Amino acid sequence: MPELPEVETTLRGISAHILNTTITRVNIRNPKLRWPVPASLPDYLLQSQFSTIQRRAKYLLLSCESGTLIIHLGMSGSLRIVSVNESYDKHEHFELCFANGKALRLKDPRRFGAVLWTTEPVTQYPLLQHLGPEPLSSDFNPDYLFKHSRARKVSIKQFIMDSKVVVGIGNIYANEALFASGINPKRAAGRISKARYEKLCAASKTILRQAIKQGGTSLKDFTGGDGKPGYFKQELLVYGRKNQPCTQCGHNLKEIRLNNRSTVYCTQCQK
DNA sequence: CAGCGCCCCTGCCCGC
DNA sequence: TGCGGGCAGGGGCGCT
Repeated sequence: MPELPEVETTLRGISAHILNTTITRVNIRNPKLRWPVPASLPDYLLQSQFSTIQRRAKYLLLSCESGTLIIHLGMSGSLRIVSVNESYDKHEHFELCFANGKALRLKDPRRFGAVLWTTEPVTQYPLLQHLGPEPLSSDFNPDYLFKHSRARKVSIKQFIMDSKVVVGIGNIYANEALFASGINPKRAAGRISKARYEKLCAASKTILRQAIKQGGTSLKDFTGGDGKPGYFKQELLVYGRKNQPCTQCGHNLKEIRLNNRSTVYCTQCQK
């Protein structure tokens, strides 16, 4: 669920509720996430307030005076705002309660997500310091892609899903962006022309912007509990459409595994 | 360093 | 209807 647009929407959705209100409780209901949730979190967080909440890649960064809480949603994580006395869902593993009567809850059935703490500037935190540019920033541009791909033999799909190259392009968007730009996902990144990188770059930005625009709807579905943003599926032209006709040429779409991830494309339209 | 496979974990869907 | 196998939107890590 948490594609970059949903992380962005989550950020926008939670901020107003939990900024500048005192943290009154820290409940680590199950510390076993991707990495153990630090048991010392209450020492840092209790009685302090978040002054800023930002996103870098798919990491949410909640900063207070003493440091920054880092939250990643992994494959199945979601955050929601509830009243402090609301009963828990089965997989709500982490909770912060606030003086304004609200609570922030992390629900994550697969527990691939993470809740971490750093006192360093976030740009120096190990998990964040080698990340590539944000896909919607001007640093992500055709020249950058062309230059950094020259010696690379990996497939273009793996290349754009590599967070050292660019962050936030997950499996769905990689499939969609490659279809939109007519590039075969298997093609070596180093053997793609500047002109084609121009198309790919523009398509990636357009698709991500479009999805962010619809993120509100997605979040509503999401907090509603079923976790399947139905509106979103309608926009997908290749992902999840194996053996269905290409919207461009009618030829049936093909599915392969690339880097052990589902990869769907049109053998006629993507060369 | 580049590239690749593995793995963390639960839920769900499919075929038998 | 029960059960086993495979697969899922992420991404760090360890090995070659």
